[in-house]
Amino acid sequence: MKAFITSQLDQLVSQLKSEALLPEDFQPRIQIDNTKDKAHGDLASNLALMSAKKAGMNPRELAGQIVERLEANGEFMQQVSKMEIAGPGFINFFLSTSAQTAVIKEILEQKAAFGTSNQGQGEKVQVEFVSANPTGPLHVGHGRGAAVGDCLCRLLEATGWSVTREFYYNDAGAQISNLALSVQARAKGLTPEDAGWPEDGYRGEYIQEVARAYLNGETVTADDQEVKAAGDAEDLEAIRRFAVAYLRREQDLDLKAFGVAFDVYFLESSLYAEGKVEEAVQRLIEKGYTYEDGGALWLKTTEFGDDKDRVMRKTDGGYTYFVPDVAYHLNKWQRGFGKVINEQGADHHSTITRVRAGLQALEVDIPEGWPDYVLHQMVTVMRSGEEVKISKRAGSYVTLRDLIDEVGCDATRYFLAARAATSQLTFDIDLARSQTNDNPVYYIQYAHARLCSVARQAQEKGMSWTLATTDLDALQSEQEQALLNQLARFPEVVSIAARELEPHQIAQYLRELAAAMHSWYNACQFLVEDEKVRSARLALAAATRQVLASGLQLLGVSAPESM
RNA sequence: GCGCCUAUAGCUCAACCGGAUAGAGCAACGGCCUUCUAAGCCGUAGGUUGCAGGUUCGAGUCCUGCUGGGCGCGCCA
Repeated sequence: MKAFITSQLDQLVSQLKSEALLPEDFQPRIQIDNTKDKAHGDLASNLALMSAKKAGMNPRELAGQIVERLEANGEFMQQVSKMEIAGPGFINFFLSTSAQTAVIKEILEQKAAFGTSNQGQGEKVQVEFVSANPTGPLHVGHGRGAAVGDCLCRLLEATGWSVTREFYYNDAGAQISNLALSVQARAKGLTPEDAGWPEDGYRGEYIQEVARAYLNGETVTADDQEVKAAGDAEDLEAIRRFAVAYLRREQDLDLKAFGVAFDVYFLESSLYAEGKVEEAVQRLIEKGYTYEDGGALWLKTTEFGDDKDRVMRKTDGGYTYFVPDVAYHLNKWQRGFGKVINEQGADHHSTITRVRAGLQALEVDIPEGWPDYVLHQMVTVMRSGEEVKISKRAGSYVTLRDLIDEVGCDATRYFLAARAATSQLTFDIDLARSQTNDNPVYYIQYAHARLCSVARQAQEKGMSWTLATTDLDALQSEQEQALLNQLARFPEVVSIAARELEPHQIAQYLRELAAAMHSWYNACQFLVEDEKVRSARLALAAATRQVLASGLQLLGVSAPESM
């Protein structure tokens, strides 16, 4: 409906130009807003406000001219029951009942496809997220990355993109050596309190579990690789391979429990093994963006907006972490991803400038702002009004598994995705666990379950209906109109959330939709004697249930049929 | 010192690329279950959108400067 009014106003602007009321070269951005206040109608436009100056008349006067012309438009007036000029010059549109209820037909015909679009035109987009190193269990910050990243993917899929979910991990660097040493120490019976414990070794209890499994000769499978433990506490290389596989498997199990699956696991070590790091370095040298100083090789990142140049190759001959990162992103580009989104914790934001600088310095025609980044801020976990900082297994942090086990997958996903990624997040375990009206997850799911229950009972009582024979004009109550307006918003909300890369908008919308549904449920009886009213309400109920289910699907939260 | 994020009701957060009287939930208070799930609904109260300027017909939103909080600023990742 918004699109229809927009196109009509667009035509009208042309008409006003031909009447010389507006200058030929004026291109207003036609804006139709949902109203906040019902007294302002269903939709409103600021066209007159934006054009008044160009037209040389005051906004209300111009609005009058616009309304006059629209009223002469028969097709238009079938959809709009009345218009009002309000405030400084807004034009408020009151939709006809048939225009409002048209959305029900759309939803019931399109089903799960309602709200989807082809904005992405089937183009490839790669989303890299989580990308935790295999040195321990996933923590709550990774959980936020997983929830936000996966919802982003779902949004992009819903808007016509061809999405690849990718997980990149460092399986070779200094941290991994440290991991191997820690497991070895545990295998030899040392504890973090002992004198021989490695400096900066990983102290969590899980290290001991890895060591035990290694000594027992267990076999683990992760990322399609099968690793059998050698059981020899002296074989550090065998320990390293086993520990990485063991922890990768554990992370995969956590992600699976969280409903997140990846298409590609990319190993940092493969970039070295295939000479990709060396290739990138050579290219950077050839292009003249490097120099040697103090025994190290430097990249002139300052030529691309960095505040100082960065070391690429250390005096010990090893590369710093962002070099393989540049090689990795070159690889993404070469795989044909015109759009790449990296979802990561804001504590790593300093890498952005470096990676982009390295990519520009390669001079392979990568656009300047590529790739995109979505950064999420820190998560604080609260219980009983106090911050929770440790878990038994990991020691120094709260694990994702702790949250899933304690509050469930649905609530964890919702809470981690429902806030803008740019804001710090307080995860209140007590609230997420509560099965009361405090908890927005249950509030939304309950709305869905209630509608399912109504549909079941209608069927049991033989109250059948078909869309074709239902007169939707029977939906006249205030609550029904409000709900219809909410339903009509869904495609736009999905579109904006995908464009802005903001999954939390879906969570917000669902809450509002559920509120409109609960108000309606309390105000109106569905299974009434009057068949005309009953069928219309059952149709609206079916449409609402569909949109609630579609929205929850975008968040990766289940839509239960009963609670 | 520099960079990024942030500051909105007592608390947790929204506010659709600048729009009308800044909205929800929780907490507080008052109502609604012989009727489809009360995990619900209705109502009351709660605000100088951190501060000071600027741009605009119009600013929580954009710009400048301050102040407070978080995160970064390594030949760690």
